[in-house]
Amino acid sequence: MKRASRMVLIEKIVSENIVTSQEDLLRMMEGKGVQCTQATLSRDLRQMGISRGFDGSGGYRYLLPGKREETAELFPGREMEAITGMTWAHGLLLINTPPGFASAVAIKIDRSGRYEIAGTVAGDDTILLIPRDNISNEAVEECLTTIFLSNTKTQL
Amino acid sequence: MKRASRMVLIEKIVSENIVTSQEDLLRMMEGKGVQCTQATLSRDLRQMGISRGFDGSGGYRYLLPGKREETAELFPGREMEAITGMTWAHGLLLINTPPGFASAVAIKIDRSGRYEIAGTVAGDDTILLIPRDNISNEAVEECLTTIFLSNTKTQL
DNA sequence: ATCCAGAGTGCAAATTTATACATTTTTTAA
DNA sequence: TTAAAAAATGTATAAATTTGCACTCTGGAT
Repeated sequence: MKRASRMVLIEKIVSENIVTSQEDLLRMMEGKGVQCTQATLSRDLRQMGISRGFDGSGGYRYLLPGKREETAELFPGREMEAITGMTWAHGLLLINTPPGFASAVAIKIDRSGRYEIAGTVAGDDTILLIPRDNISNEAVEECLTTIFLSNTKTQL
Repeated sequence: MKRASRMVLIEKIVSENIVTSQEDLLRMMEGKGVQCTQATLSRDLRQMGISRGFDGSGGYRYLLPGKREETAELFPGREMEAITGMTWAHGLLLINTPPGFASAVAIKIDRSGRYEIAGTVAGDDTILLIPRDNISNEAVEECLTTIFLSNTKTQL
């Protein structure tokens, strides 16, 4: 199991469960058939920016890095309609939107916290999406599908 | 010293300093003439929602709630703190910052006039840094260190 | 093919944080 | 004021996280 895919799983587990400790996470990972040590998780979590916070009821839990308030004026679940085109070039994905919609869509992508996506830069009607190294185009497109489709089918 | 006023001091210290551990905080509190134990700080911090996060340069620090990704004010000489993460992909360097800080940091990079850096593109919270051809990642990172650490000896 | 450099990992030790329990301090109610 | 109840804190310890070190693996360069 490679680091990148392990991280993808970590992100998924942390986003969908209340993870109270690294040992806790370790067990969940094993439940998914992925093995490593707690020390490795400590390092992964730091690299991913996932830190221990509070669950609001006195307990501790791990949280994905910074959520930010939604500035998009997109119809929930219909963000896909704001994407008018996509082109791959030099390993980068150029996403076209109607004028003014680029940052709204980019924010949604950024907030997904998907590990496969290193980051985005948004202009007015174009988004440059930079995948992490060694992530396939298909994986990135699957990410986008996951992000923008409400009925996400679970995989991995 | 009462709990409430101790908490006021904790908030002040955490917001104005890079606190890396509870022991660290304890010493700063003592420096302000307030004494308690690490156990008490642990309890105070939980109640205040102050959790341990990352400083963007591989280190740990305590962060006020809601300021999870925004702790870094763009104080002159402390721009490094506004860099919350960096990733290399496709020979390009993606720099993450708190929302809204990207262009401020990018301007600083542009003005440095470093040959190794061909240019930058800044979004809201992401900067795409394009190195010149045949410049190593390490060289670029050294550039950034030079740019941001040149006048940082006072703090951090 | 071989060597080298760097990334990644496990293990165990060190460090840091959380908590059980006892004690002290503060608050409440008379 | 005073007794009882509740809250806060310290101590000691447990639990959790981080890190130094050694080893492995991988990708390049010779």
